[in-house]
Amino acid sequence: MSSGKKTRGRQKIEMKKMSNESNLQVTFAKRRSGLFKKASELCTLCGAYVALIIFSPSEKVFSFGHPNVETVIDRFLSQIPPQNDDIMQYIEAYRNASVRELNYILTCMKAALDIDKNRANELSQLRKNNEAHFWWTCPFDRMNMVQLGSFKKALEDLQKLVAHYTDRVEIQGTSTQPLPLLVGNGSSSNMSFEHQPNPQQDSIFLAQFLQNPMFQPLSFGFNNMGGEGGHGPHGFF
Amino acid sequence: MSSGKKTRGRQKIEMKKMSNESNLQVTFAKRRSGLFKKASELCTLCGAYVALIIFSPSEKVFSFGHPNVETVIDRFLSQIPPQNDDIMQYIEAYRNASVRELNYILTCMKAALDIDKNRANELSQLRKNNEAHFWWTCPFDRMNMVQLGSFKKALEDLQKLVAHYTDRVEIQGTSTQPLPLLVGNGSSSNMSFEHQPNPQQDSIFLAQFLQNPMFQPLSFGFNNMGGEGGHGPHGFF
DNA sequence: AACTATTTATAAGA
DNA sequence: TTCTTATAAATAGTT
Repeated sequence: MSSGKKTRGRQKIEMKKMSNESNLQVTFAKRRSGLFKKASELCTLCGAYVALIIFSPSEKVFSFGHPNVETVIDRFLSQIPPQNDDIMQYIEAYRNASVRELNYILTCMKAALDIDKNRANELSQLRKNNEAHFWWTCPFDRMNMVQLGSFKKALEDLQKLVAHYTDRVEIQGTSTQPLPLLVGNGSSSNMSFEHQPNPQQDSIFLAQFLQNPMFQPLSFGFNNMGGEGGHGPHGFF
Repeated sequence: MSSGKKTRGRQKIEMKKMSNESNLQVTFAKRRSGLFKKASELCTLCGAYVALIIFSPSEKVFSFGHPNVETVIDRFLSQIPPQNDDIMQYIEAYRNASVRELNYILTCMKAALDIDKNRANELSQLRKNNEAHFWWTCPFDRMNMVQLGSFKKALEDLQKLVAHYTDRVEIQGTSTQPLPLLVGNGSSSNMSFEHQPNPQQDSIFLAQFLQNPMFQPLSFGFNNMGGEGGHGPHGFF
């Protein structure tokens, strides 16, 4: 007998990135499995809706959702007033405008999309040049990159179409250059979780857009944290 | 001394929805907190990317994300070939077409959106009338309801615009009625996770769309499960 | 993949 | 609520 125990049992580990690669691998598998189990139990026990997405360091994706991932994601994204309507607002605002104006707005939208795509890289630089950030650029945050790309392409095509018929109608204007004012954006969703009431629900014209610096530039930290940190509203239920 | 212990300590509980409401409430809070901690630890320890969204039974939302929720969601949604490009494809296909044809395609797109919005309700009925399902209706699954609504509105506005200028050019056609063929859709994302190579990456014309019943109608069950069930690919890392 | 010996999480009770 | 306590579960290191 003596003191000889078979193993040292579970040992406390330091909460930092594991250095041993193979160790990390099995720990990832174990803990991922545990996490899914806990998530599932939370659904069963409390009737919660849950979406859990995990990307392993090697890019594999694992997901769990109740009732399913997409539903929860949609609901989550809808929480934040996506105001995707702004895309519509652009168009609606110019519904009765001339073709030249439509062409102009399409150019603006494309510019906004371009900026949005590169926000991560350009943000700090842009902020130096322009402190104003406009709430209406936020909606693009709600589209993923693929959607952005597609939408931009669609806009380009639309613009060509418009230009095409504009030529026929012979009221083509000259405003094809990008709008210089369209710089900066709301950064990665700088909206708090408490559904900001849409400040301009109705049709808005571009001039108004440009004078509506609605949100704090670069205010992070709402319902999700970058890594560790607090989570969720303060109410517990 | 005697047997008197202060508490019975942690007790095993049955894995089913808790009946006692106040009990459920504290359990939810505790387990939610535990889940977030575990998720966070997985990130720290293994460098995984994680998104976790929880809706309490009372509709409150809690979320965690590393590096942040949106990034992980976007990456997740991009896994499935969103082919949102199809919106663009519609337009591109008709880039050089007449106004009447554009008007026609806009009508079709709106119809597709309408159908998509009501898919859950109408699906079974539609299937009886029409067994063909078209792969290109899937992309709309990747937009959430808010986006769908906005996009549809945008399309309506576009159509009015087109009609407006069409009148001027005086080549307005008569095809304003919805396309009867445009019924049914791919249901809620009936795509497996193994990135189906885009079968028609290039411009496709409507006639081709209509003859491309690409996916199985109503095949569920890929990387997420409705409640309990297996999760993720089979590889462990 | 299993197996312990521990650490952690948490159901009840205060 | 928040804290305590005893026990159930998860899991780090081994085999």
